Amino acid sequence: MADVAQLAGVSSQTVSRVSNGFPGVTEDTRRQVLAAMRELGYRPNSAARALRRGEFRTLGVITFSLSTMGNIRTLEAIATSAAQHGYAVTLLPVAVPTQDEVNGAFSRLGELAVDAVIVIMEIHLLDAATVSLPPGVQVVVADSDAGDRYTVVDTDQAGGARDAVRHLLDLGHDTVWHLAGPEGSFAAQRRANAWHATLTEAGRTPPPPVRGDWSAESGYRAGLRLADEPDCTAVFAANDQMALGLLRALHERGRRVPDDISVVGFDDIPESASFLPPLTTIHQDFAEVGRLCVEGVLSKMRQDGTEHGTTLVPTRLVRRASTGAPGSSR
Amino acid sequence: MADVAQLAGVSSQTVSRVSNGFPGVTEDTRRQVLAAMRELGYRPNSAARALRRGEFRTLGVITFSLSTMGNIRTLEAIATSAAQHGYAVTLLPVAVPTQDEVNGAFSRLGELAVDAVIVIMEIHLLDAATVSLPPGVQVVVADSDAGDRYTVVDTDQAGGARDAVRHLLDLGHDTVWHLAGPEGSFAAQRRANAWHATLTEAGRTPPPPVRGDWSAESGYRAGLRLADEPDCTAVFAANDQMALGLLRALHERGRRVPDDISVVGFDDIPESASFLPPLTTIHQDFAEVGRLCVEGVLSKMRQDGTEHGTTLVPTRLVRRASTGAPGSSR
DNA sequence: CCAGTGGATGTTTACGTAAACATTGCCTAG
DNA sequence: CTAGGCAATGTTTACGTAAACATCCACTGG
Repeated sequence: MADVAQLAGVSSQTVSRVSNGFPGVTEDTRRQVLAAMRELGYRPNSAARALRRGEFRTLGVITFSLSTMGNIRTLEAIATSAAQHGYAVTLLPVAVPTQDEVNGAFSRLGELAVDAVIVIMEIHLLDAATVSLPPGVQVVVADSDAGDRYTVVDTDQAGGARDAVRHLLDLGHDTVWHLAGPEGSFAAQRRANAWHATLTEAGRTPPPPVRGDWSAESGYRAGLRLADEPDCTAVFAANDQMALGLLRALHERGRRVPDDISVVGFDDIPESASFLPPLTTIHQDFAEVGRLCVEGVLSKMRQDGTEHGTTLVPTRLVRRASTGAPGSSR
Repeated sequence: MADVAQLAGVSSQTVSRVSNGFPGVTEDTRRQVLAAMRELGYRPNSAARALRRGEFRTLGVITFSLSTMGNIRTLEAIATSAAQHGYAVTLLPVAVPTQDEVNGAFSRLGELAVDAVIVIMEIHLLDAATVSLPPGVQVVVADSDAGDRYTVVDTDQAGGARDAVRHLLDLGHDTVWHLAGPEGSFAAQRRANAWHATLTEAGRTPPPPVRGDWSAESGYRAGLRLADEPDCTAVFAANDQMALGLLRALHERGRRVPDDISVVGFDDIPESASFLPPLTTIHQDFAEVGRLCVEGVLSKMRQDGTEHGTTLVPTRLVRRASTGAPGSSR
């Protein structure tokens, strides 16, 4: 910086002002400084900057090994949104979702050059962590709502599930079967709860739910069972991949979709439009979730806010060919 | 740090020594300092550290919007491996693969707290960038080999394709058709080249390749065409998703796999084991690619090495039910 | 018994930046 | 014509750490 100042014939403070876009610098001076910067290839030293400013302009993101497409898309949106606000994103990988690993990530976090943290994981692991987070603000995108203790941004799982069930009921189906996600997942649990509640509210009897583990393979196995249920005309699968397996099983068993059985998925993964038939599903707006995480965490940093809350991102029913009225043997 | 020093009754330098695990500190003193650190909740300031040490202990990763599973898995491996070496990972998202975006990422990079950069993208965008990278070492995982100008780590695309073709020839097929990836991709190009070369070396006539765009949908369309080729008994698809679409098309047309047609994919995505039938495919070791990227970049930093080279990560043929001898009407 | 040696610890300093305060010089109002 | 004000720029200082150097002290060997 001193070199630039000398070359431009100004003080280093003026260089600093130019570099940070402060007002009160003549246009002439600014140009000279910029020219000198270019000539010397000057790059501000971000370590010194951070030291002086007391902030890193960096957000940390803790997430499980980028396993699910949802997490990945959210992370991507976080990175993009953070960049727009002039923030970088540092990744804190947690290899396996064990308590030890989470604790390890949290303690590493203490030494990390990070102003705030966004946690993408189920909240019970956060709660059970023995290592506390350093006093940096945090937003949690969790498969749970804990708006009383953390600031939460999440997809409106319940609303999406409700829309899926209502869509099928509106088409004339008597009831809706559910291909649920694994027991440990709060997202799966909330989708299942909303499915159950919506049916009950509509005066229908919920059939026993079938459980999968999110994988297409588990959906296939569940599908073989559902294909044998004579009065099953509509299924709400807790995610698109299980719906894929379900479709294959139904096809194998000669149950036509949607003529014999209607299927709705959840997530709207890119492939779902190419399923056979194209899948009606609940679209999740991961980009919006990521954006809100970043804005939430930044506003908390500014206001030093302590009150928490939950922001739900609405879903959208994407209607494709896998759903229709019952018994429509067109 | 000064507070800790005072509480422990030592100088701040001793605190520094303890905090960095330097020798020459009595066990007694060390314990006292550690106790004081705990009591005060001391966390070393990484900005000051970086300023003093002249390095950030952070790697930057430039990649396209985490679109493909391969990139994601590689990124994950990079993050994990970096963490093991005491390095953090900062993400530089490039929203769309245009030259402008890449230039933007590079210039942002200049101000970023990063010691080195790992670039996960096709090398021609790197070459065409008008903004040059600051003098930090770089490893490029590209859909191309450019070991003369950059240090490259990549999957052995050619070897994998060769194995796929040979596997089919060994089973007794006269020749192997190819469902290729999009023209713009060097990975697709190299797989196609190796397919062609392997057939030619074996004295076979390569049929005209069919092109897809990596998507299952494009594989399906290509599959409808291939199903009508009477002498097509073996297909090598350039990725698993296109193979999925291909399988569906063949099934629709009543061509049995593997009895009538054998299919080999590339990538070994998790779902491929659950395809109908389970897909024989070429497994890519993304974790190894990521690990080698990190180690490569770190060793270059240490040695200040300037010579480049290409490290190829071997693939592995995963044999499943989608391949068999031709005309095996078992 | 003392010089010499080496391990443990303390003191000084600089890393690059930006906030706070100081200075300069020009313009305007009385 | 001059005091006052303000915009543009310069000077000083501190941010938290760790390298380099300085000091202290206990122990060893002659």
